[in-house]
Amino acid sequence: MNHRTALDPETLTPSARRILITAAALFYDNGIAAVGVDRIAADSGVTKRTLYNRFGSKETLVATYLLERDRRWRALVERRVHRSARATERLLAPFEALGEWTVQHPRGCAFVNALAELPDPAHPAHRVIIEEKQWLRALFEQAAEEAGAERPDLLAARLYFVHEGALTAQATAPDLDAVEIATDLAHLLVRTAV
Amino acid sequence: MNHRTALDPETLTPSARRILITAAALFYDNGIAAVGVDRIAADSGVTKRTLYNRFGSKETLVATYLLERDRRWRALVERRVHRSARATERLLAPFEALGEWTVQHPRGCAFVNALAELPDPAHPAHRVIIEEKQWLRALFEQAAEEAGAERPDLLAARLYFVHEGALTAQATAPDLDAVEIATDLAHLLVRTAV
DNA sequence: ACGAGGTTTTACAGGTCAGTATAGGAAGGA
DNA sequence: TCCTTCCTATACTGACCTGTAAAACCTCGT
Repeated sequence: MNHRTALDPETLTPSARRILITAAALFYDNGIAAVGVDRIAADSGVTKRTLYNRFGSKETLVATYLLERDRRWRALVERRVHRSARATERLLAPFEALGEWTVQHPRGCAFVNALAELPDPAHPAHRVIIEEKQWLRALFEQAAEEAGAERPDLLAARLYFVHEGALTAQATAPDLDAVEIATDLAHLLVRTAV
Repeated sequence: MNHRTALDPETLTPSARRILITAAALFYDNGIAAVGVDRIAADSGVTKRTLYNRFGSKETLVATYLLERDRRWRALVERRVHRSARATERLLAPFEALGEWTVQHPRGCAFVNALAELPDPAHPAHRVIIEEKQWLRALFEQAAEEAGAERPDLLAARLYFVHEGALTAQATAPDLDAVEIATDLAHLLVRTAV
């Protein structure tokens, strides 16, 4: 029952769902290595046996936690993307979504934070993290093309940096209104590039 | 001998210096919680007793590791700042320094990574991290004022985001030439704002 | 009625964690 | 000579770590 990849967060038993919700909060708030499986099981109101029956290993639980975060974030952004008629609006969708997102996630990017603790590329969470970042960059780049930017890859990279910087700044510079400043800057960059 | 703050990295005994160098590499490469004091002592060629005689606790060793990183980074940036006659050059100094820095530090920002593992504000490393970020923002803001920007605080925040984003992207998007793109973008922002 | 899947309970293995105890060796200045 | 500082060596504590063992209970679909 030792999994090498993340589980599908959609098809979990009720207990597994509770475990995942509990683990997500604990991992994000305290760091991954700092949280033991005993604590996760206890806080979920579940025995450790159940945790291992459902997830097989802590590695898999971590990967599933990040995959779940990824799904939620993508859904939030894509809802706004599909609502936007103009490509320039789609370029700004991740920044608009950031406003909702950071309210519940003030400790910076869960993926960046996790990567800091998981240097091993063989860890099943690794690919989840890398793919999340690739997805965001690809979204920027496609919208940049559709908006008619001269250098879509360059505009995408710029927006990506601003986005990541604002997300990180939530944790390191809480006195800034990072989302507002970043969104405003994104507008400027889009205007300049198209 | 239990310290509540970081030690001064300048005034260490030879063994303590070796410990700090070893610990810095291990912490940055593997994460802080993942590295035990036994390993640090063994890799430094030192007994655990010596480690505790010099640093008093792992907390203090971690804080001293980050303070040392902070000193080196500030020295690198300030050398370029003092070499720059124009304020617009000083605004770009951190981006120029990034080129040298990231060669040896490809896993993103050591302070952001550490903060991901250290949520407790009472941890002695916490203030080191926050002050490093405040210092960078203050440097941007002062140079922005001297350059005659209309909104120095806004320009500083923008450059800060781009800087943090590029540093993070080293770890999450290694295919990008993050330093070049960020430096180029910084030039653009400075031109736009002054 | 029966079986299967999900879960509970208690206990344990084997290892690693941060930190301490105790005792002594080596060098250098007063 | 004596004292202090730095360091070595070995062993230990008590807690916590991930993961497993074995047996039984509950619920639900068929």
